[in-house]
Amino acid sequence: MPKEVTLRDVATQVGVSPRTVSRVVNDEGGFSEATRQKVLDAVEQLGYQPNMLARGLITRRSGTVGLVGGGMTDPFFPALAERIQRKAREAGRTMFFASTDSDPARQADVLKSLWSHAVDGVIVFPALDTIDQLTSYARRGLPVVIVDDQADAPNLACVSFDLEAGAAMATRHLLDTGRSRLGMIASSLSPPRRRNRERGFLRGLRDSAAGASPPEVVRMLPTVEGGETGMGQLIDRRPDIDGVFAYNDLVAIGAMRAAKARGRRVPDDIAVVGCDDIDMSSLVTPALTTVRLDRPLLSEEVTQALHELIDTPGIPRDPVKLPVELVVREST
Amino acid sequence: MPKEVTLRDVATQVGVSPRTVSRVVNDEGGFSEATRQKVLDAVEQLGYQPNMLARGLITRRSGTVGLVGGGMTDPFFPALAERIQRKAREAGRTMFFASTDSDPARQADVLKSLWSHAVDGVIVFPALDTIDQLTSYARRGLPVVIVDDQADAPNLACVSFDLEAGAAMATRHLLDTGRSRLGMIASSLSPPRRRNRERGFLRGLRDSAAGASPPEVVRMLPTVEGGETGMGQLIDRRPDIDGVFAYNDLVAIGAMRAAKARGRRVPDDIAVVGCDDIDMSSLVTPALTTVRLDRPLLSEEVTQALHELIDTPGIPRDPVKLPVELVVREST
DNA sequence: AACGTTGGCGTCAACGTTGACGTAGCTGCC
DNA sequence: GGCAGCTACGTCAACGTTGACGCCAACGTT
Repeated sequence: MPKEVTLRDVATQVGVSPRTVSRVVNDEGGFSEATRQKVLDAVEQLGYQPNMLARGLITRRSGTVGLVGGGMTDPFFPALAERIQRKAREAGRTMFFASTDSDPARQADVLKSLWSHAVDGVIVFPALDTIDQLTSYARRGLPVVIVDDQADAPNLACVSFDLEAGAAMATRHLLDTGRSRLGMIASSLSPPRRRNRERGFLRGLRDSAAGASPPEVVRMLPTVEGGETGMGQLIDRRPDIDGVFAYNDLVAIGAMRAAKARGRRVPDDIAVVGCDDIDMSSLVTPALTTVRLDRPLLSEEVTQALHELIDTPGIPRDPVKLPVELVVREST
Repeated sequence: MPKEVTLRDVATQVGVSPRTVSRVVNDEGGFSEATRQKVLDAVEQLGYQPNMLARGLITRRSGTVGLVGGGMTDPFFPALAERIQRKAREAGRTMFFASTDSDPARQADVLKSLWSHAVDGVIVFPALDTIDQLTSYARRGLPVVIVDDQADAPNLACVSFDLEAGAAMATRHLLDTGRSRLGMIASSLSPPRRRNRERGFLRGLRDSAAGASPPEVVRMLPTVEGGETGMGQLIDRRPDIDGVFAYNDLVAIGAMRAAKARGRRVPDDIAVVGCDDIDMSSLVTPALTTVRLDRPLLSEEVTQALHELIDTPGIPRDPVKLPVELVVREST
């Protein structure tokens, strides 16, 4: 690098002290209008850019936030990441992005390096059983927002979708449209306490007055392939199955493929409901009925929570549970 | 924040100078095995993490790289971003992510803030007509890798796919499978010099001995909706059209939808070839024949180019043009 | 015994910025 | 005229780390 332009360069050009330039740049007040103009002119002319490292070193605000997610393979995530990044930029912060592959050890690494870089806060889609890891960072003073509903600590906020309600809605929709022999393809990655969708599915069945037969539940990896396998198993176990709620849209798409491969028509023979409402869901045939998770809303909430935590540290924040919505398309 | 653990804390605990701790932590040599052990123990016990801001301030290496892309809405990008991030992490760097919405002004903002944060280098999917902007940063000493094939400057590397060859392959495939009345849905965002796919399409037609009729080309936004509109226009202009090459897979998927909506069967009445090979392409019906861009390869090449530029600045690098591959599925 | 070399450490300054504090000059008031 | 209060700066130190350099003891060489 040739050399960076520093406060001192601007200062000598204008004929004031670096401190004064700093005051102008940060608009702290304590300078005359004339100086302000001269300084800003020089800043422009020299192309001065404040060095965030130096600034962060002393103010303990680096102007960065971290986004830590499981990965981009689930199409639900990218659009979210972009929105969050945009909002961070609007708030004058730059975003670090790091994926963990849903591996607790990697998540630990990632958080370590973000901490090293003195991020002002992090938004985390937690890997399994890492709540302790995260609360520990929160206690050390790092503002943490997690997309989950289980944690409670100072400096930490929880934002999540009401997936249980969503699953119940999906299930009731299946029942209301005349299906009575239901199954669910759940995720094999969810530990018992986190099985909101399964709970919702069962609750939806219980709440219904109609006498649906006892449901089948299989657990698969939440991927297209998992959905295919899962649907296969469901059909094997219960050949007369006529409605399936899938863990997410990828699983649902896989399930529809498997159903077709076995000669069952969707939705005539069997109805499928997904969850997430990824872009693909409206494009497949038949278009997928699904529980929509409002990504703009989620990004809004997490960034707001994070910025509040950053601005007023230590303030406890109530967990936020976001509503979801059923989008009925052609698969039911 | 309660307080960070610094070199000094470790030093006083061990009973050496901070400089020695620094030497051990960075494995510079110049210390005894005994000291090394004591220092590492203390580091572990106190949970010391080096402060990258301070380190970067003096070494002029922040340990960060920036990834600047148009946005996550095109599903081609996210998987790439994740891979690049992973490779950056393997090289000990943390990744900033920023999207520009393909807006030159935003891209300028983004680069400014990355520069402020003293990134060690950036990987950019350039917005339109921003080559000058980027070469200017490269000349200022910032290692820049762009996914493009037009630029040439010190400190700057170009990596891109051979889209022209890919488009020619797709076109020849259409001709070879008996289609002769072809059309293309190109991108309205590509300025003339960047229309590699269009050039390849026309070249593929010229190269063919068979007497195909003159092609139709329409330009649309490279989205599903653009593909729908584009296919509509192509059919209107030339009702006997029997083969279409689309700018990318999203466009191709839109085109297939529009074809079906007009009662044309794919591939029986009209064949469609896309470009990119996004995940969705193998899942739609009919599964899309497409030009596969090898994302693992691209991420490998751009990160390697970047790290070379960072490690040996000023070295000129020849532009890299990556091969592509035709994946034949059901839509042709 | 005198001398160079090396290993193992410490000291000091600097990176670019801001927090804390000082001060010169002016204004207004009694 | 004396003094308080304000404005518009400047000075100095500090943030946590590393580069440059220096020092001392131990060792090997002649």
